[in-house]
Formats: sequence, structure tokens, C-alpha cells
Amino acid sequence: MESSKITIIDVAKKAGVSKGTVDRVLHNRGEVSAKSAEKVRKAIEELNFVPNVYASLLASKKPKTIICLMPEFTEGEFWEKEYKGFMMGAAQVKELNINIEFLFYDQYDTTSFVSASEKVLEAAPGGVIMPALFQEETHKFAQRLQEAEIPYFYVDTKVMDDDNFLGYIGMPRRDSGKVCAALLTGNCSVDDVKEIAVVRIKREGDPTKRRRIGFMDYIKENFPQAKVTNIFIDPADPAQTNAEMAKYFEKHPKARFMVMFNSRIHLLADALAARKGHRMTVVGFDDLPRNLELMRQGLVNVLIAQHTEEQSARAIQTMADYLISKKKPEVRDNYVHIDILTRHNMENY
Amino acid sequence: MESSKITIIDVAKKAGVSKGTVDRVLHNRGEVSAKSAEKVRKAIEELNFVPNVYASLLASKKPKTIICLMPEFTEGEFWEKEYKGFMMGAAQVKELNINIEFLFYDQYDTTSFVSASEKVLEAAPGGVIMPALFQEETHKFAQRLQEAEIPYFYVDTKVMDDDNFLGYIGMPRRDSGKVCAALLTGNCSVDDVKEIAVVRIKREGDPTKRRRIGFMDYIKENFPQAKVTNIFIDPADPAQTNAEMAKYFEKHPKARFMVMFNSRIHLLADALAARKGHRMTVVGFDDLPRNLELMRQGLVNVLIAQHTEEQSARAIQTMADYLISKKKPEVRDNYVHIDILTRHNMENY
DNA sequence: AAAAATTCCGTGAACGTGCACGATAGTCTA
DNA sequence: TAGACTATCGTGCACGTTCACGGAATTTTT
Repeated sequence: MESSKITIIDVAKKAGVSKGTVDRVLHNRGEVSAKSAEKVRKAIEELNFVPNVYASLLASKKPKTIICLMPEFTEGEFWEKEYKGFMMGAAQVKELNINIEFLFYDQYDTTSFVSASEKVLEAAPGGVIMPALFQEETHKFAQRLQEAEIPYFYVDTKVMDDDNFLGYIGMPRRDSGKVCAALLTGNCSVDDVKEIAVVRIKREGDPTKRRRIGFMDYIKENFPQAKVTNIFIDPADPAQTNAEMAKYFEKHPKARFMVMFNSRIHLLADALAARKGHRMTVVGFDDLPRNLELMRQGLVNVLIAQHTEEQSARAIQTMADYLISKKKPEVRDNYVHIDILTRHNMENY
Repeated sequence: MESSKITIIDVAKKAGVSKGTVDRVLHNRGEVSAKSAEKVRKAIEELNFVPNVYASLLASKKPKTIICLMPEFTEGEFWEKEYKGFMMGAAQVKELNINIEFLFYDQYDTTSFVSASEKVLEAAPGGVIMPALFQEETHKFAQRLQEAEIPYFYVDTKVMDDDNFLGYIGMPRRDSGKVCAALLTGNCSVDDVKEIAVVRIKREGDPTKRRRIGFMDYIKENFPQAKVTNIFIDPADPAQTNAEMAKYFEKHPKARFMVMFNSRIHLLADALAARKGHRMTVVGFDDLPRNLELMRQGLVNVLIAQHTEEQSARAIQTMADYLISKKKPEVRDNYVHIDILTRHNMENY
């Protein structure tokens, strides 16, 4: 309550210095003797001093900047949602004197990511927000950010063995794989599930790995004799995709279960439409317009989604809070809810 | 961009008055001639002037207050979630010099609501946030708030024929009833669904009315010959509840479908446990701890939920924004997503 | 027409922080 | 020991509002 009435001058008096000195230790920009710094820190502690954000904002001139390092995208793609969320967050923090900048790379090209990350370091922003599509390269980049004392925040995917990130927000990925498996098999008996098709995209450092692991765990536990077939498709080549799918259906005419762990289930539109009439359960991820359209048509049964926009907006918010008040978030790992979308509740999403 | 560089002094110069006068028209607190007021308004318009929120916050001394008018509650009840959300919002706007106060009433007692609403008017807060449990009384109260120029915001439920509210946030209630019906009947054929039990609580001005209408619409359309039986229970009398339920199951030994439109499905714990083993589909609302527990036990199949906490926190945020900048929200009706909870995805909610 | 009342409006001191500037004391060089 | 340097610190203006105070202009009263 009244803690908010304590000003930098109260602290200065208590520490026996001037407000200039208190300010210097607050933003640790040096030029303070160890002795005074200690006194000031003690005074801050004892008075429970919290700087007034608004006075601070009013007085500081130089705008801070956050860089969002993310894949370039085309319309209707998953990353477009992420982008929109960032833009929402940008609008909210704009009046906090915080600018959001973007740097894009090719999600299928590691070197493209590396050179983009170089540019980030050159720009020396106040903070970075990014997904971790390439585990290794992202890890290296994160270490360099750490050295440069630039805080960074993961969205959607993170580097598993990194421990210096400011925060992460995304779906619990193994769990989402399990939920996916549970929804795919519904209340089928053990004998019902003999063959499952997993459609995948061949790429370096598959970001859906953990999701697949969760999926397989569930299947192995509950349907031990089910066979899982991988179908690899090329997202840039519809003809190849349709051919692969046709080949699969020819080989497995009674195929009933199909799943895809990324947001691209819409790539199967033609293949699924061609098989319309067969009894099939198809589960995909993310509420992209084209995916929703497939669900309307009855070609996809369930989509597992998250509130991507809100999630990335929150990442911006958190980073902005940190830049302003240097307060780290209480919980670093923010798991969002695994939303189940069916044709019943999709329209209100 | 640079519009934010325009200050109240720029406006004053352009209008040929002093900043004091500009401030007076900004907060229309009188003592300004019609002529100057017009000039100032024109200058504001032309310069596209937007007051600096932080300078404003810093300079203003008197804290504003928002009153949350809501039902009193016991632990684990739906309204506890709402309350927690309000508290979250309160924490966020606290440093904006905005205080949140609560006023509670008995949700089963109209007069209790009326007298509580009187107290609100006496307190003359900057804004009010409330659900509309009693349509008529709330409508009257809303009109008096309107007269007193106190903005108000609906959460969860709103008054249907009110058009002066600042905003509303809640679930699309008829739709939620439809989703409920769809989930209850799953992929049953028409012959499967002969009898449906709707468990209700007898009270004045049932707030679940629209949800029930949506439900009935769906059933009538898709299962025209299904019979719907109402079971009325007293939430304060478990013995009566169990007796009513037993009576129903005796009369309908093959009952397979049961639903409850409020958050109290947990009141049926004993009755459902006693019937364990029978094949039943039970759908309820809201992710209360006790409801989730029933789902874990397999006594409830689906819970339809919303992010109550976030929803009420957002209400506070919106009201706070309005009090500070007088900007009304772009969309008044905020519909939240209808979340489907099953045992598969409940743990991450 | 002077006095009183009223309406209207300008002035300047806050609000709490950031930061440039310059001051002070102590240290070092020659 | 004077001058130059360095490390450390205090001072005061700026940021864009709000609002109390009092003055000027206008109208009303006597």
C-alpha cells in the first residue's frame, strides 16, 4: 500500500547520499564506491523501495527495442499467427517507449537462421524473443546473447538444455502428443487400432520431436500392437504429397488413423478429400484457417490448438516488464492450455 | 509515431490559450467559455493530441476506485474463481492509482442484491464490474448507474436489453448450450437418445436460461423424439439431492444422458458414484476442483469451461483503461472461447 | 458609476525519476 | 608541491500532466 509512497529521495536520505547516487546503483551504471553502493542497497531493501514506473518512463528519453527473431511466413501459415500476436504486444507496449523489430529467416535453412542471429547481435537490442527451431544453433546463439547480457525469451519451442532464458511460453509438448494420441484413438478397443499413419515433413532438427515422443509413449502403452507408419511429404510439392498419400492408402486400404504433428494438416486436403467416405479419424494441430476449413468439411476430426496470438503477445509483455523494471517473471515456464477443437466449438475460438 | 511528441502545450499554443485551459476542457470540469472550449477541441483534433498517460498518472493525486459487485462464495465455488481473477486484475492496476473494492450479496436473495447495489451508489465509485444474476433488478441498477454517469462492465452474464454498458466479457451462452448438447450426444444415432436428464437448481431468475435454450434447440433439431426430464435439487440439502436422483434413476433405469448447466455438477458426486458401472455420459460446466475430481474418477465425461480468472482480470483492465484514458473498448461484447475439458487435457488447464 | 459578484483563464508548483554537468577530494606525476 | 588526473558524488533541469491559487475581464448589484 504505502510502500508506493517511498521515493528515491527517501532512499537517498536513509543511505546518506544523493538521489543521483541512488539512481546510479539502481541502474548499476558505475561511478559509485562500494561502500555507498552497499548503503544504498541496504536502504532500498529496508524501505522496500520500488521505483515509480511512470515517473521513470516519463523521464527517460531513449526508447528500448525488442527484436523478434522468427521464420518468414506466407499467408495462413502458423507463424503468421505468431507474428500477429507480436504485433498486438507491440501495440500495447508502444507507449512504454518500447519498439518491436522483426528479423526473419528461412525455417528450412539453418544458415539463414545463423546469419539472422548475427544481425541481432549487431543490433544489440534490449531483448530478444524467438522460437527454437534449430536446437543447436539456437543454443549457441543463446549463449552469445547471454554473454552480451541481452535477455531472451522463448516462444512455442525452447532449447532443452538451456538454463539462462528469461522465460518460455508454449504448449507442454510431450503432453500435447499424448492428448493427440488419446483423441485419435478415442474409446477404441485394443483390437481396433492396428495401423496409424504419421505424416511428417523431412527437415533438419524436427521441432515436433517431443510431441512425437509423447504420442508414441501413449500408443505403446495403450495399443502395443499398433503399427505406426511414417509418411514423409514435401510441403513445397503437392504432387509428391498426393502421390505419397495415395501410395499409403493403396498399401493400407483399411487405414483409419492419421495424424500430423505440425500445423500443416491442410497439406493433406486433396488426399483426404479423395478418400472421403471411408471411416477415418484425423487429428492435426493449430487453428489455421485452412485447417478449420478441413474440419468444417468433415475431413479433419480434431485440431489441437493453443492461443498463439495471446501467447506471443504475453511474451512481449513479459519482456517489456523486464526491460522497464528489471523484474524477472516469477515463473519462467509458462504452459498454455491444450485446446481441443472440434466442429462443435471451433467457431468461437 | 511522432504524434506522441505533441504535448498539452502545443495544443494550448495552437488554440491561443494556456495549458490550464486545455486541461480544463480535457477533463471537462467547466470554467471555460464555449468559445475557447471550441478552439481547444479543434486544436486537439487537428494536432491529433493524445495525453501522455504516464505524466497524467504521475501528476494526479486522487486514486480512482472500481467496485466489484458479486455473490459471496464458499471455497471451491465458481465465484471464487471470478474473485481470484478480480484480485489478479487489481494487482495489475494497483500502480495505476486504481483501487479495487468488493461488495458481496447472497446469490439466492434478490433483496440482498438490491441493498448491496444501493451501497454501490452511495460509494460513488469510478466504475462498477458485475455479473447480471437478477435480470430485472440489475437492469434497474444499471439505469441508476447510467444516471450517475458511472460506467459499468458485465462479466459472465449480462442484462439482455441493456445498451449502455461499457463492456461485457463471458461465454456465448446459447452456443455453450449447443456445444453441451453436441458433446452429450456425441455420435449417437437418433434412436440412442430417448431420455435426457437435466439437473437444475430452483431459484429466482435462473442465470442458465439461455444456455438451456441453446441446449434444447440442438436436441429438438437433432433428436426430436428425445424426452428431457428436469430434476430439481436443493444445493444446500445433499439428502434431498440424493433422494431426487435416486428417484429419477429408479424411474429411468436405462438413463444414459445427464447434464447440468451451472457449475455445480459436483453436487451429484454421491448420486453418480452410486450408479457407477452403468454406461452414462455426463456433461457439466466449469473447471472447479471438485468437478475435475469427478472427471478423474470417470463420473463426469466432459466439462465445458472458460478461463474465468483471465476473463475477470481483463474486465478490470478494460475498466481501468477507460478510467484513465476515457477510451471505450473497441468491441463491447467479448466472447471467450468455449473450452472442452476431458480427462485428457484437464491437467494442463 | 462604483462596488460586488461572477465567469473565465493564466501561472507555477508539484509528481518521481533520468541524466548531463560540474564540483570535490584524493592520487599521481614531475 | 603545484598541476593533472581519477574516482566519486551532488545539483538542477527536463519529462508532460494536474490542480490550487489568484488575477483579469465581464456582468450584476446597489
